[in-house]
Amino acid sequence: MSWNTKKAIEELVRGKELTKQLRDLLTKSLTDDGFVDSEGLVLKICDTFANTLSLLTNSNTTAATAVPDYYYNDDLNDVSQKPTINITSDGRKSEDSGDSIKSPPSALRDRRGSYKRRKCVDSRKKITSALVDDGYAWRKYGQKQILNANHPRSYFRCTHKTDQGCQATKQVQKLEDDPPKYATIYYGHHTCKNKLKPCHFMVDDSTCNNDSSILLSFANDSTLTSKQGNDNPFLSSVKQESKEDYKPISEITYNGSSSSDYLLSPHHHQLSTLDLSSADMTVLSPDHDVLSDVVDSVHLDDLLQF
DNA sequence: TAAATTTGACCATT
DNA sequence: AATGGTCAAATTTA
Repeated sequence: MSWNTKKAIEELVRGKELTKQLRDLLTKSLTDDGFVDSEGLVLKICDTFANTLSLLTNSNTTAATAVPDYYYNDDLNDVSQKPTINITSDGRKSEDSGDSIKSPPSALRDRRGSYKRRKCVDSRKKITSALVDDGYAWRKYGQKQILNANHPRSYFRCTHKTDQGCQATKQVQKLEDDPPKYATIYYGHHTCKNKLKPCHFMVDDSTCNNDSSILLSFANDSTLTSKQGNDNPFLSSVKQESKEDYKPISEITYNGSSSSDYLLSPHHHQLSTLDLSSADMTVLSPDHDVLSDVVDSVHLDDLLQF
C-alpha cells in the first residue's frame, strides 16, 4: 500500500468518525453548543474529502498531473480562480514579454514541464491585516504582477516538496495598503513532516475567541488546540515570506465560493476558528501516527459502515 | 557552502 | 495575444 493510499484511508476513517459525530449531533436538540459543533464538524468532514482527493490525485504522479476539473468542484472549499472582480480594463502592462527576449539553450527548454493554470483546485483563502506566519516552512518560487492589482502576488511551495513530496502551496498578495490587507490562498495540503508550528492562528490569541474551545478535539488532533510555546526549535527557521515583517494578525476572515458563503454565512464570526481546523492542521501530518495504526488494520467494509 | 530568494523566461489556459 | 503559474539560473543570505 502506498503512503498516499494509506493516508487517504486515514482521511476516510477520519471523515467517517466525524460524520458519525455529526449524525449524533443532528439527532440531539439544537442547543447552542450543538450548533457550533455541527458547523465545525461539517468543515472537518469536507476537509477529509478534500485531503483524500488531494492524496489520491497525487499518489502516482507529480503535481503537473492533469486532473479532471469535476474532481475539484468542491463547493465548500473552493476559492476558484474565477475573478470576483471581472474587469475589462484597457490599461494593461505586460511585464513578461517585450524588452529583452533571450532565447535559452534548447536543452533547457526541453526540460521544461507543463505549467497548468490552476482551475478550481481545493483551496482556502484567508484575508488578514498583516502577513501571517502560519507555521509551515515555505519556499518562495515566484512572484508576478497581477493585472489590475497594485501589488505583486508571491508564490510559495512547501519547503519539503523535494524531500518529502509535499504538494502544499500558497499564494500571498497584498490587496490594500491602508489599512494593510493581505490575501493568502492555500492550495493542496501538507503531507510533510517537520511542521514548524501547530497553527498560525495561535499568533494572536485575540483572534481566537472563546468558541475555539468548543471545537471538537480528537486524539490525533491535539496539535489543533494545544498552543506550543516559542520554544519550538523549528520556529526559528520559519522562512520569511517577503520583505515586510510579520505582525500579529488582527483580522481573519474566510472567503469561500459563493456556495460556501451560502452555507457558512450565518456564522462568519466563527469561521476563523473553524477554519484553522480544516485548512492546514489535519491528520495528514505523519507525526500523527495514531491513525496509521488504525489504517493498518482497517477494512474497507468498515469504512462504509456508519 | 547549502539553502533561500530574485527574476526573467517558459508554457498552458483563456 | 494576454494572463497567470512555474521553472531554474543567478544572486543573496545564513
